[in-house]
Amino acid sequence: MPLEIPDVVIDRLPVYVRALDSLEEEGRDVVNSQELGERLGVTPAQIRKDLSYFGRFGKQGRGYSVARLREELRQILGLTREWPVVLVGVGKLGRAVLGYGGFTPQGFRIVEAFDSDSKIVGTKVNGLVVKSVDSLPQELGKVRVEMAIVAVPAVTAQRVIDILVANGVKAILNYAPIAAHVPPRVRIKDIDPVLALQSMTFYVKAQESPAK
Amino acid sequence: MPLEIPDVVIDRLPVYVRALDSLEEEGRDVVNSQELGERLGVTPAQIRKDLSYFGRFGKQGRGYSVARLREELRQILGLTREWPVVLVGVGKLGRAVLGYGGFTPQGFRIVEAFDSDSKIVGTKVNGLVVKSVDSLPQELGKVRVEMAIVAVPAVTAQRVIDILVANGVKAILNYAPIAAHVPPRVRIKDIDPVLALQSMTFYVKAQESPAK
DNA sequence: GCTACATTGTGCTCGCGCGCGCAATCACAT
DNA sequence: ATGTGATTGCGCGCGCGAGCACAATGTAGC
Repeated sequence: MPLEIPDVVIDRLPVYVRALDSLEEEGRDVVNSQELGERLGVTPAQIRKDLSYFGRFGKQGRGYSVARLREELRQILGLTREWPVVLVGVGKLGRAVLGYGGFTPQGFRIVEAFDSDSKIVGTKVNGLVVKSVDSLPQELGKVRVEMAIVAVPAVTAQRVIDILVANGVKAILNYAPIAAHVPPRVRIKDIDPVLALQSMTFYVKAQESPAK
Repeated sequence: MPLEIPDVVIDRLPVYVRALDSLEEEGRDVVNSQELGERLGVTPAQIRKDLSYFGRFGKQGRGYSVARLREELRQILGLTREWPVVLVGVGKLGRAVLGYGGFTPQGFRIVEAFDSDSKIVGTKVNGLVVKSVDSLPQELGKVRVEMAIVAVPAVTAQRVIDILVANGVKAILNYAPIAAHVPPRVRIKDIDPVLALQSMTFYVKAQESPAK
């Protein structure tokens, strides 16, 4: 890898990929940074800068080949292969995650589901037999799974995450409302709709009480 | 308001509030920036800087009163009142949102649910009678609702968001996988688990194929 | 083949947020 | 009262990411 690439840049790449997906569906062959930027609410310079970290994919005077750039970015992100994922927590939230159809078409397949509740363990949810959290180490020893989704209550989340990390999981999508601690080599992203709402109220409130 | 407050600071405040909630449950009376920082993975200086935008809440040599700081921050964010929210999209995802119990205890009450599917409109979901999207303007005219949750498919999301914005909604929590366009006065936050996974694969992949 | 035009790739600057380091300040012991 | 120790509040510098502006370069027309 040439030089250090900022995290924010990596975060934007999937957004670009998705826009390119749309463009391809629309039958577009080429696109320039200007138009791509307008669609995504990003400056054209930003896009060109981001892409320049990885190579030279455009043609001066023309723009970028939609199909080519899309494939290139998918390669960079590692989206050309399928990623097995384990889910921990099969309560209300976990079931919603299992039922959500958005992961599979993007190459993320939930291959195992775990829960600590003995009433849930052994039952079949969305075609998967739920296994006990206690069997996590063994199961992760069998099949190499590097990504996990955590959908357990806040109190048990850190414990579950520790187990996952200890057993080779390198990336975690965390739905639990906690600030989890993980070693630096492990990536973690939080999904927290309540936090999102709670920060937006500040601005709504500010608009109501005009500049006191 | 004294001087301009960075968005990132506002985003962190709810996280502080949550940590203070925990501390209060644990029966703690005071906490210093050091400990708070360790819990949240944030530097103590960061916390003190953030708080200094709004006032002087700490006592030198002691730290912060848990209850006092919590209340102060909730006041700043506008979390002391209840916020009515409308939900648009009562498909699989929307139902999960309705069923999710995490909003209500934090003061966000979903007061109306809308959908465009005539098979869904009129049915009762989680105690709410689903109304037609066409009736959004009228309904938003009746009760003053400033926050909305969008859980419709990508293709209709921008249209729905335009309607919401045109009818006074000032903050949107968007589950649809699009980069929506809204006027600058409107806040929007995206919840997108797929994007989160897709950016993490980059790092997992990088760890596998060591350097080059 | 040569010219005109469009758009990329990138060196550079600017602004902003993060964290250091210390003076100010408060609690508490004596 | 006075001194000691701890922790805040904040001025300041640093580093990094965002965007500007232009040179480099490919395309298309004639």
